[in-house]
Amino acid sequence: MPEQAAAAGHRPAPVHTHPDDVPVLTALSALADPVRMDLIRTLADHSDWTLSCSNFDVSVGRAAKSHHFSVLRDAGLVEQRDQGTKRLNRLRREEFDARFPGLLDLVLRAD
Amino acid sequence: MPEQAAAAGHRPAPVHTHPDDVPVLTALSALADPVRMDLIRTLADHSDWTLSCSNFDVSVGRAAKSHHFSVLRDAGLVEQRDQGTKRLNRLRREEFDARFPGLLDLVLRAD
DNA sequence: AGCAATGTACGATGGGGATCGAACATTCAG
DNA sequence: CTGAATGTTCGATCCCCATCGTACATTGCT
Repeated sequence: MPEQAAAAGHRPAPVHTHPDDVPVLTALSALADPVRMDLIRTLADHSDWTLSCSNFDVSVGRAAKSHHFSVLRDAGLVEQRDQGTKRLNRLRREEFDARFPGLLDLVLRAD
Repeated sequence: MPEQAAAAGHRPAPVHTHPDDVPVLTALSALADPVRMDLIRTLADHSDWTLSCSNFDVSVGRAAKSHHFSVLRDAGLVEQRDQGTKRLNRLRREEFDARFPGLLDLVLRAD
């Protein structure tokens, strides 16, 4: 059994799910949370790749925040890219809109 | 003749919430459930007031089913009317669409 | 090298909600 | 009136998920 230690090097790139592969139930569940709705709205108010995770000012700790971003990735809502020690974010607006027309607008529309 | 209010006759009419008074989070949470999505889809396939609660063939007992209908009422998705011992249902499609455009279509669209 | 910053992974905890069974109320049929 | 059918309500249970604290990994800076 070839025991090779971690072929060290990079930090594991974030795993993404394309909106086309996301069931409706998953999308709705991801959006049906106050913290995640907050993240999505903040994300929509800034340009792509301008916000790292730590820039989001939500009322939970780092661990919970990381979990929420994972849920958003799995729902095809957010794309992430590593840059230095930071992880930059982008709202997958067009792709998600194509899969679930109107859903994102509904969440972003202030009411 | 004015009757004694003591042990009045009727069964309490179901309490409804108009879609206009429903927060987005409530609507999304109501729809983010497999059983309730099933109920909504079945409801959409039948004319108004043609289905009583017992007509819905879901994999849960009566108590849970009653709970789900309560959630759907609170989310402005379903209207109910008593007729005899049965409680007839109607999907509030237009009112809900006016409040949350595209959301219902998204759930009903078979994919 | 050491150190701070950023983010993830893991275990533990708490709360909310989905479910059930049973008891109850209402309505109708006989 | 008796019984069956339909739903609701209540208590109890269970499970998922949001959260936290800590430990750990990676990166960059000095």
